[in-house]
Amino acid sequence: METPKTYEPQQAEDKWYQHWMEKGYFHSEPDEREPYTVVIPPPNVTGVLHMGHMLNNTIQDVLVRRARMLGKNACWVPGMDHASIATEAKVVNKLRQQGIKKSDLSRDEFLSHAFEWKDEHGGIILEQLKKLGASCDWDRTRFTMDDDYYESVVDVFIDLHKKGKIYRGERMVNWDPVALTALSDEEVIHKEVNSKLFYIRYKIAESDDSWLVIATTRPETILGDTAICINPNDARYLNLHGKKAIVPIANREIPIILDDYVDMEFGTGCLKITPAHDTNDYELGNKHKLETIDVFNDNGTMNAHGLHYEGKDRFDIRKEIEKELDEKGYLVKTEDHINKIGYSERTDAVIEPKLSLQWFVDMKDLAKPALDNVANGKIKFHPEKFQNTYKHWMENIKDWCISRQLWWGHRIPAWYYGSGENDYVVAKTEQEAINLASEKSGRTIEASEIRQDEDVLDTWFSSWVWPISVFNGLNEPGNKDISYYYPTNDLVTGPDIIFFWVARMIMAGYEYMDELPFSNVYFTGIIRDKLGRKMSKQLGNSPDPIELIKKYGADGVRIGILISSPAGNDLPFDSAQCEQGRNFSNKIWNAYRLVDSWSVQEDLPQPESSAIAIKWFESRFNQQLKEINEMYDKFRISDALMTSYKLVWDDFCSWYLEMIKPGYQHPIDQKTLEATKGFFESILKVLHPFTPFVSEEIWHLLKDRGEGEDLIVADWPELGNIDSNLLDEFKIAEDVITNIRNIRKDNNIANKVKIDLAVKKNKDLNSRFDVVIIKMGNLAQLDYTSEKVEKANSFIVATNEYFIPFGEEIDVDAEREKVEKELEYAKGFLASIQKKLSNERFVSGAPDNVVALEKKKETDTLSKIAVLEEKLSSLN
RNA sequence: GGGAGAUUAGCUCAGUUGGUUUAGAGCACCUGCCUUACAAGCAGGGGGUCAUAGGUUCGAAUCCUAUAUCUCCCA
Repeated sequence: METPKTYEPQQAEDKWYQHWMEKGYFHSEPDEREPYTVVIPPPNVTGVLHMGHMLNNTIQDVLVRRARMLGKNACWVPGMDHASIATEAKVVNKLRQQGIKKSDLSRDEFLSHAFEWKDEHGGIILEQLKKLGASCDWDRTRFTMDDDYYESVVDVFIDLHKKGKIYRGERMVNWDPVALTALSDEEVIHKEVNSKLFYIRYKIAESDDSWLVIATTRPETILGDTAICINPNDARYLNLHGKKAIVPIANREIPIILDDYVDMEFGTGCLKITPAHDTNDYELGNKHKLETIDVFNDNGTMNAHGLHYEGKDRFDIRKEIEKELDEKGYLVKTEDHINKIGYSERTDAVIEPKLSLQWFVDMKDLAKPALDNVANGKIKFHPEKFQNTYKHWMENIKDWCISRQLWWGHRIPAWYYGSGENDYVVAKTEQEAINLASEKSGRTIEASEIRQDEDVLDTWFSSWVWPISVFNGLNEPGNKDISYYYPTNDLVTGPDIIFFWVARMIMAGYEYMDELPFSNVYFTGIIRDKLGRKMSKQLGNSPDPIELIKKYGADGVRIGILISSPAGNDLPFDSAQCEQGRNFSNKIWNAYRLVDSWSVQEDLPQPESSAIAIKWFESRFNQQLKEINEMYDKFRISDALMTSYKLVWDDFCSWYLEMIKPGYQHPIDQKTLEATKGFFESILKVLHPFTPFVSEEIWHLLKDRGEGEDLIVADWPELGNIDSNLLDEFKIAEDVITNIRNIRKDNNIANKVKIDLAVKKNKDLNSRFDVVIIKMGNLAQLDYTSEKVEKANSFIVATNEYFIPFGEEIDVDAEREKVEKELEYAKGFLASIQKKLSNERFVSGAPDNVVALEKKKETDTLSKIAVLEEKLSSLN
């Protein structure tokens, strides 16, 4: 069968993925080898693959595949996150479409709908990852609500509660009036919005017609006002000290209090205090022992405190109350104003600060080791700059609100047996709760008297133990897996979850394993479209990764996404990059086709040019391999790819293969073919982490392979010798060849026409690449001469003069122009060197080697100028 | 408001403790080639006063100080 001219990915991809799976290469069991462990950032169980996942998982796969080839026992644990609020929102939505209201369902009924949904949509993303080539250990797939995982999360709650690190209390929390749940600070997104500043006047109590004016962005909350606050140093308002004011519409009397918290510059300097609906007001309220009036229901409508606005939505009220205040003469004026408003990460609802009874984790002690071990470099961030962000957050850490008024998730193991604030116990089972409750209350508590907390835990409270619980490290401490795989090695994730997840995993790691959870964190950037916009469903600018894979092949897409994505930088994605990736797959494919087309003639001697080409490529390969290894060590993945790309395209294909390529339909000698196949193998190894499919395919086409001789488990190339003299000499040869090609082009000499080259040596150079120059330049002969050659095109490389005799007249003017340009540059260059060298302080101050180098540059440039000038005069 | 980072070719980025650099790469662009591995290709080429202004230094893309613009984080 003829080898197709272009690489066809689909068939090879399915074939090899299946083969790898059958062979169990992705599966890992503890053994005597060094482990290399990565845990996947678990995608939402009902999510679908998007470009961010592609980037993230491609990087993980590259790291894992290389580690496997380095002989480590690579284990990449996949899994899914139950994503409590996101999934619950989806299920609620779907039920609504079916005409079912969540409030009409019991908890169990709702959960059975949710699990149904999970079974239907869950895991799609994992199937999609397989298309990408992800070499995850699928036998170890975990879900954060698997029974044993669930248990470990509950245990952590119980344990932290026992240690006094989890407490229940009424605090100001971020309330999502759409999802009807509290959120953590991290789930709130602050956005700048254009709003209005309302200036409203309050009558001063027991005065005839004295007023004060406050400025607020939220006039609807005046019904919850319990004080007016002014700065004690504000000279304008000394007359207000000790007075009271009357809240418009509500006609309640409230005190005027003094606190230097008030910014005299902002608004009017009079601040209305609504402790129930603003965090700062809440603190002031506590400080001054103010009454708290909550005017809102959980869904953002007004309650009875809202008087005639009861039942209406908070944003509708804002408009209505503006009108009423205006009509009644309270509204002084309005101004345009830009302020920041918090939105729910999940529902995009405007967050309502709300006083609420919730569960919290006290973070202070947990943060300590997590902060120290990043600061001291035990855990490294790539790029490093995220250390600063991390440090700043950790040093100002606040307690974590972990209870959510949802059903989908890990139910809080707290049990209530009375109406008192402390009439509860924390226990794993109902029976245990009964026993504990009886003990605590000093009476016998019946099962019918206790009820479990209705709330579930924040999703991140389950994912912070991910690197531990995927190996059952909490349920079965010290088991074989956890002892072997933990701590894991590298974590690859987005910077957007540095606090949600990364920081908390580090805390959990030290709390429960007394050990870091991973040594390196690689932060990817955010994928944007080519105009720099975030990818979103609304904009429709988010390509379907599976479609891309169909179009360009998985290898092509992997390259497309990695080729310009340094760690931590946003990546403007353009499918043209996948095209580049596809072209690269095809390039390798065609290199194979060429090598495959050669037939060996046993008694054929090895051409000299091939022998030197082989020597050169060996050095060149090792030189590049060294760089690639170093780049991996520094987590510079896209640089490692680029170096590999150029090694293959430029060094191997454009130079090496052209140097050893026999004439059309001519045979090749045994030695050269063997060396070439050896190089090809080394190259496939280097490529395999990036392009697993096409490399495995060619690996098998190149040679017959026995059982288990698959590239995925081949050894990463050993670093060999680098002969830098040889590499330098080749550079000169390369330069000569380029010059010959230029002359051919300028004079329209076809490549197949053989030409002569004469060399006038002004400096002794090793001539072992002459044979290569002859072959690549398609020379009839290469002669050395002591005289300059008339009627010839000429050029200079490394101060030697090269002549290509040409029968007819050459274009003197064009030639002169070229030489003049070159001369001008050389003179400028010389001037910059001589400026340095004539500076006494440079010569005495700079290190010797730097001075010597400048002197060498000067000598070389001088002789080059001499040659050019001579050439120029001969043209005149 | 506080903090962090960035600004190098049309785009995306390198440029290692200041000195092999009057600055490199990939893509894009331009020119010429369908030359028997590849037109998804080959060969060649153009393009940057390193954001701006000062300063330190024998020497600055690199260090310092301001300014401008942008991004992110926190409140």
